[in-house]
Amino acid sequence: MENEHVKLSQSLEDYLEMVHMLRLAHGIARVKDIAAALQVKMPSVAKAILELKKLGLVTQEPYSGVELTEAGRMAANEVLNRHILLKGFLIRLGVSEAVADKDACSMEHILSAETLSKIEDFMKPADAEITTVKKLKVAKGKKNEL
Amino acid sequence: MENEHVKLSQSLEDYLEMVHMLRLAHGIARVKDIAAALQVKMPSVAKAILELKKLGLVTQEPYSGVELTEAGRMAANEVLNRHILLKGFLIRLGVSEAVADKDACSMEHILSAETLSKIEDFMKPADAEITTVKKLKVAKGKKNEL
DNA sequence: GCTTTTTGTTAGTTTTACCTAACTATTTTA
DNA sequence: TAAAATAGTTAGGTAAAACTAACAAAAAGC
Repeated sequence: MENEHVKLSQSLEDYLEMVHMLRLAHGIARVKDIAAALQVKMPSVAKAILELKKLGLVTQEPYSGVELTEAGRMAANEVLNRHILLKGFLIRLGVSEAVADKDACSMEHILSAETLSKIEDFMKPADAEITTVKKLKVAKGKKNEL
Repeated sequence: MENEHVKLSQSLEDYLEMVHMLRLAHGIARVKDIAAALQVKMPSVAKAILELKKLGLVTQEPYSGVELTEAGRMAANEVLNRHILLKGFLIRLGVSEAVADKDACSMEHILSAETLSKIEDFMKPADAEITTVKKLKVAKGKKNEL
């Protein structure tokens, strides 16, 4: 029905992602809350939502918040997943949570697929690593016991 | 004499960095070459250079290329160092050189000081790491010798 | 149920960063 | 050295993304 893969601007990606996050967090995404969360004024949100409606990514019922279409949900999820990946990555590097969140927010729009994929690879052994560290500690302990 | 720490836009940082890179590579940074390298048209370069002149970061003698002032060189170096750091970082993650260069170019303008510093920490033990691995191997060897 | 408050939209402006078209100035070259 | 080619600038336009001010609609409170 709609354009499958319109490349959204950074700004529109941010609005779409925020709609998704607010709906996940509070069940509803109101213009006022989107504006507060993104630190812009309400008219900026209104304009952005209008664009997203044209692209078939959101619907909006008067005074009951913005909703995602199926296409919108998919697109929002992609962005959100990038955000989560990048934030986790930065935290792993030792960045504080607040800054990791902020920087992930900037990075999520600009990195190439290749870089994202390599970062995923880097994160993959995440839990495995902890296990490994534990194993090493256990191994050391045993040695001392001997 | 000039504003010490004017925060440059991403775009102006790019122009300034490119002037520096072209001067390092060819000794001269011409409007035409800056335009080609950044994939914009010459009038865009002219306008940007005008801004940088106002900020006291570059000077320009007719038909002999753009030059950096001392303040300009310092600012350009900061950006370039970020670029080099980030490119190396991405390559370390396994990203191809071309993509690492492109993504470093985007990242160099948006990351917070904290994140950059953590990435530096990550890169620091680069050579040291090899040494450490050697040390570990040596240590193991010694144990086996006992 | 009417008034006030809250929420949302519309209209118009600003800034940034790009563009094309047209012009000017310099350098090359015939 | 005059014409042609190259390099640079100026003027004016467009698009994105923000803003303020003014207006409209809905909810809440008395």
